[in-house]
Amino acid sequence: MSTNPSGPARPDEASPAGGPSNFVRDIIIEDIGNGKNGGRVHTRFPPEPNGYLHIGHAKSINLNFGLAREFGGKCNLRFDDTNPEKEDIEYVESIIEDAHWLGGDWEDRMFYASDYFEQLYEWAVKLIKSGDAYVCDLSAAEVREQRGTLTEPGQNSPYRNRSVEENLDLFARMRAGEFPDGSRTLRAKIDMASPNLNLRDPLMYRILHSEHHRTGNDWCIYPTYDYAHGQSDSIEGITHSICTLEFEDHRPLYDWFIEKLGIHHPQQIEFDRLNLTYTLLSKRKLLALVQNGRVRGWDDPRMPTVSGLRRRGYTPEAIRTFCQNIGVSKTNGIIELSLLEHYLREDLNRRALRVMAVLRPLRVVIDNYPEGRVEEMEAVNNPEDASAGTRKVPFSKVLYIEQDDFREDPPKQYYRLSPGREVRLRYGYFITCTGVVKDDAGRVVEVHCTYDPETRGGNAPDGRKVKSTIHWVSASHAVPAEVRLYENLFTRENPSDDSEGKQFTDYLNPNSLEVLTGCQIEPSLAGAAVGARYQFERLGYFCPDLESKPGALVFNRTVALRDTWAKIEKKLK
RNA sequence: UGGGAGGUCGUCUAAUGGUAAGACUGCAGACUCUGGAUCUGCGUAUCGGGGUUCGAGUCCCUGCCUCCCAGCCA
Repeated sequence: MSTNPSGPARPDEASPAGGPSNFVRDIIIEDIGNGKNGGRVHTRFPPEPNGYLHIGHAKSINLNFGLAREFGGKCNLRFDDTNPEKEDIEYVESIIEDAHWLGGDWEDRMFYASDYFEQLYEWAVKLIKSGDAYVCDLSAAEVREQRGTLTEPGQNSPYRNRSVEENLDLFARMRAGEFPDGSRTLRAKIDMASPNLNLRDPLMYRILHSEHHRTGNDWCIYPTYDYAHGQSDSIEGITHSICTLEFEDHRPLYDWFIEKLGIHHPQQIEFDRLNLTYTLLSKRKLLALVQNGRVRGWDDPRMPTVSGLRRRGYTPEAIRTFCQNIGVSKTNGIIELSLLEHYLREDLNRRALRVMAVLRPLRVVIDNYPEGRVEEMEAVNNPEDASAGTRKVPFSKVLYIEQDDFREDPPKQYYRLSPGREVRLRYGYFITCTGVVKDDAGRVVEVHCTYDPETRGGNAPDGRKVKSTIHWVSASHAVPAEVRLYENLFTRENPSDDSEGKQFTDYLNPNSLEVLTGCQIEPSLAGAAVGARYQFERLGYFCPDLESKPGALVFNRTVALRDTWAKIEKKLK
């Protein structure tokens, strides 16, 4: 068979094995049909441990592990750790944690390119012997000069025709540490006139007296990524080497090494890397944000890193659904952040427990409610999930409501509380505003109301309706909390756009973090633990931050609820 | 400018020579004890110009535009 047995599948249309259709998947289906690799599917996720994983890597993880899962194959985790100067064990550990969290399962197949250093060295010797590689004494600057340009060919290195014996001797001495950093390199002898710059005698090894996080000081020469990557895939028996578009030009080089060496030839397939509006997805730039203190770390909830998203309250399921639905292609595009947020809300709406929390408290006194009386009102935990049950919320004479839910002088279409108006307190009573108390500056600091005892639980026996239902907490029962609200880290859809002579730091959003203290939260959340996810009714989805502890609660707003009123209000202005 | 890869609603993805479809966004409405959720309605999109064909987003020619490549980074 050469086509999808179920016919062309749509993103939402699961195949028998459950995978969304895309061109990479189609190639694999065809390969299986042709008996290529004996029908075997083996992919890999190959990060360099020089930074934290971000949502773009999640796309790759989902693709590679998802394809392996769908076709009964395997997917390895391999660290491409060929540059000891930028890599660190901290990154290795975070990548393992994040890839696992996203659902990656590599069983016992966690590898490192550094596992292959000896093999790679032997292969380099083999290429020297076959006259396909040579030691070059040119400096970095000289190599650059002689490489030519996009339109002009390069020049052959004066060291290009050294004898095999001399090359062998020099290369062995490079390894032995006889030469200083940068003094010599091992280069593949291909074609200095190739229109593909990657084929102009590319470097295979450079001298780097640098301690490696795994091999320590065993080596002072390190293979370049271009020399190591393809062979590492080959060693692992990878059938489909899925990578991003910028490596398209490197494929001929990888093929050249594989063919000269006569080893297993994985098929490289390139796809478009993820771009998201208002988001930076470059490890280099994210590192800069961390190092310059523009965020609080790699796991700052404003960061698009997996650890940042996790801390922010994203679920792996939401991220996976997003990855499955954005598709995989070769088009250079930019996905709207709202799509990610859509899948986030969709997931959280299903699973988050509803609670009441008041972020900016306004004191409400119910004048006709008995002093000292406390009622336990029954509240639904999750209208989307009956099995989540109900809970009791204490109600008393003095409450807090949201400052936004009261207007002394309400605009048109505003139908929350205002003088003379009746609203419903969620799961409580109908209340009517009878007056306000102001401070010296004229600000409303307290609202007085009366309640209708007949409306207990929120329904009027006479059938009368109210326009609005607002949330509340009992002042004497509520627990205080700090709440952190987030906005996009950048003010531009594409913060990498430097066309106006600006750089990404110029587009940092000064309001990306707003810390609210003195928030009042219903008492059932007093023991809220990290990992729990809540919907603060009418406000959004929230989760306890890593720094939260009983007695000193801290919540992150994961994402706000869709806010129709905010839109109306915006239009009114 | 050399090479490589792309160009379908605002965004992303489908349509594999035979009715250009879906999701998100936006707008309008219904419903609602969350202005949430849900539901309904609303789409002048095939980069341009030629050609082949009964029929072209798809094939051919040509032009235009975008992205990637001149690290001893990956």
